[in-house]
Amino acid sequence: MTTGELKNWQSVQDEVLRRIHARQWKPGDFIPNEEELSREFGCARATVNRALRGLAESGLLERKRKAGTRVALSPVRKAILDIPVIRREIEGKGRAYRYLLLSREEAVPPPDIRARMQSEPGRKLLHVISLHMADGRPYVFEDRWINPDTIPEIHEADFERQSPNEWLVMNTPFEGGDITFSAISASAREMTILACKAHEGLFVIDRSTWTGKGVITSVRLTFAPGYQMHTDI
Amino acid sequence: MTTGELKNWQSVQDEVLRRIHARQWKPGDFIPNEEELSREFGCARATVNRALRGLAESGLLERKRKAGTRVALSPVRKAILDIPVIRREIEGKGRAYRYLLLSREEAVPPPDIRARMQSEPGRKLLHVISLHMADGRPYVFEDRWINPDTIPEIHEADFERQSPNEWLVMNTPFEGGDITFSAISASAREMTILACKAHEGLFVIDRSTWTGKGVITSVRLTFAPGYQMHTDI
DNA sequence: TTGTTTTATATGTATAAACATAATAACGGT
DNA sequence: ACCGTTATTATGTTTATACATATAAAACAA
Repeated sequence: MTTGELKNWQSVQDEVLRRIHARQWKPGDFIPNEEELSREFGCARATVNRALRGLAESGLLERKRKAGTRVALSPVRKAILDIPVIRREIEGKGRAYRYLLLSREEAVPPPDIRARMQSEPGRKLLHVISLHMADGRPYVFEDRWINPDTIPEIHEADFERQSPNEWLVMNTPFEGGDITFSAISASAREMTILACKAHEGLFVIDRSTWTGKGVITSVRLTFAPGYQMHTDI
Repeated sequence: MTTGELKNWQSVQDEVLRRIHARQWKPGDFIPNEEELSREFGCARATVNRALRGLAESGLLERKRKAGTRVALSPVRKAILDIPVIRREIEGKGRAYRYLLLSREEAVPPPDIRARMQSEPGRKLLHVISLHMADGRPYVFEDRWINPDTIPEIHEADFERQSPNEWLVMNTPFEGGDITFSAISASAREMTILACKAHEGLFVIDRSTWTGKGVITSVRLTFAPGYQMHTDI
């Protein structure tokens, strides 16, 4: 195994990956320290650091100061999901996008939404219900609550033309949020709107986003039957 | 706005984030180049580079050589999901883990599995069906096909004691794979095994993993009703 | 033995300087 | 106006050096 000269961080990373996959370095093993590796590969320590840092971020290596670097025993694999704007997701599949506003009103939210949005009891929020269609067929049903206090500009938004999903992404860079994925069984409401059979299994995404000023919006996306979310690892 | 001295990459990153959120730098805007920022913040260009690279990786900035750095117009948000070993996931919730092997046999896989595993027609694969339980109740049902050609050691594995999920994670560092999340409606089989009602919506993960030698395993995890996958963004 | 302090060490970060690379913008010829 | 060539420039990477920081391990004290 004459390694030759690995003078850039990517080739160092590849070589480290190769050794892990070849089980030359097994899970739990400590690998040589940065200084040794840099000597072996004929590059600077910073280059090795750059390579190993990436592998540590992806969970394949565990690094601790003074202790050293070891191959992760049970690597917690990280799957990275892209959360695009729904219009783009549909158009990206080469299907025709259409959007339908079903209702828009100010209303007092139910307790679970109120709690999630840290809104005061009795306070009205904006409630927007809409449907995204692909090739003329229901794709996903969007049930969204918006806190106007955190985005006063929302009143100027025209949800007949642009979905709240898209409007919010374009107009309010959020600071954080959380997503929950789950499955439900189609009730009468979903049956009607998504044009599916009773009790079909439906994929659901619940998402809340916030800025420093508070929770902006909380949305439930209920997808038509057959929806799949896919990613590589 | 006396920025003072931002001498480490994290504080530079925080300041850049602050400006984006404060809409001082709006989506689509070009931000000053690394050299200017390093002068403004009183640090080295490498430090600015480190800060901005991270933000570009997370999709908030778009960088191009010569062109410069701009705030992403429609930031494709990335949700990072941890895919832990099931035992750890359950124990991590403070619940008692139990595992049950339901069946283990060599069999010719159905066409969809055969295609996904790039296995030859008529070739037998190892088929293992098992159940993971939390606090004595069904948690997830594991239906797995394994290609013994890519892992001969599999024959020594004792799936009475350790789930294939865990055995594989511990014994075969894979190089890549793909995951699909979806929802199904409980059929008679799931009803029996997961002890749920007919037609309940169930969360499903399909995952295949491979190494240089080919596809190792393809698994369907069918979760008991109420399962949620959660992450922050 | 047990708990506390010191020391050694591997990773983590910051810096300046140099060169590499991609891609825009300017130029020049037809 | 069009097309190919050449500068210019912002990001990307590598290097050596220095210092910061966490922490395991050794030394020490109770």
